[in-house]
Amino acid sequence: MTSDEVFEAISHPMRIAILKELAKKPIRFADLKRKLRIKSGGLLDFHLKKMEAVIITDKDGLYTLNNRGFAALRAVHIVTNYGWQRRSWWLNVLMMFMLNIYFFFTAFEFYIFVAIPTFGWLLFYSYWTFVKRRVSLRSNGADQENVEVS
Amino acid sequence: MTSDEVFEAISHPMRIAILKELAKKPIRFADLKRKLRIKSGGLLDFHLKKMEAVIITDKDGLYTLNNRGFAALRAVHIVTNYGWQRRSWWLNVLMMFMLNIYFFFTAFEFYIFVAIPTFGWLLFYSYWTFVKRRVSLRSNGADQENVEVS
DNA sequence: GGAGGAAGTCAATGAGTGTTGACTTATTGG
DNA sequence: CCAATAAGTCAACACTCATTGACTTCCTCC
Repeated sequence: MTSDEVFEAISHPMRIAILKELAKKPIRFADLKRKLRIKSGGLLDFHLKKMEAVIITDKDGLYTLNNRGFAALRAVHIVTNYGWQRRSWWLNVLMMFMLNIYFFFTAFEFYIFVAIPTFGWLLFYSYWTFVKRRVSLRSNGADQENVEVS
Repeated sequence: MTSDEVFEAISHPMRIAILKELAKKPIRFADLKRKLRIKSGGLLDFHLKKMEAVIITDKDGLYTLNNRGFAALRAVHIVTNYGWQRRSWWLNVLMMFMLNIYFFFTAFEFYIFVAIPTFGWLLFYSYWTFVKRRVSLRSNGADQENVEVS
């Protein structure tokens, strides 16, 4: 069992759709077939077989994600929301900044109790975002989706 | 640009190796070829073309990961370490427990200042682990690698 | 100016993938 | 008992993938 087997299991749109459907709740073959509007039973069977690394059938015969399946789901989430981290960092900086401004002008005697935690949090969060998760603040040209090329 | 293009880019062992190599630093074609011990230039070219969604060539012509590439790297990390969350949760519980024990018996007057933060942290961390990340504490049979089948 | 490395491109080929539709086998309701 | 639904299996097919090795084009060093 290596990680590329898991990625193999999610490197097709239909298989990602199956993954998301199974994440909601365990489901039967025919229900899955109806839900995803797949005409051919053979086709669904083919894709389910490709996903063996991330799926188990429970005691009632329902298709269910295993731990690896939920890990794969998180992987899908990370990749589809890869722009999120940057935005969330800016939002955080803005919030911390406003909090500091507010306490500075309205309750200066408590300001130290706001400044230190917010500064500490921002330091830790920035380390986590930029060093551990290797997010870059400036887009490197790969972020724009559906860019019109003339 | 959809997420399955990214997973396509990392659903082969050689492409994951390339991804990890590029994560270290930008690199030239021939250096990458040497480093991964690939004999055929055509083969490396084939895989690099498959990875177009996650790679850019910088101003010096060096192959470099784009943001999507780093997101893919995190996805690889999550999938290869999918058992990590559970272990880390238990470790955390153990640490918090020992901290509580220690303060309870040696510095009971400060105990409240330890109990409340640790309890709060454990509550938050458990929510994050089990609800947000859908980690299950008990293995569902998909965790054992290389299980011998008789 | 020729050798040799860098950075590929390209055609060929066998293996694997995605899809269809026909077929099976078991279960259930009227 | 019959028809319908569930849950697949299987053969066939066109298409894509992974890999090889030969070839090109540019650059640099001796």
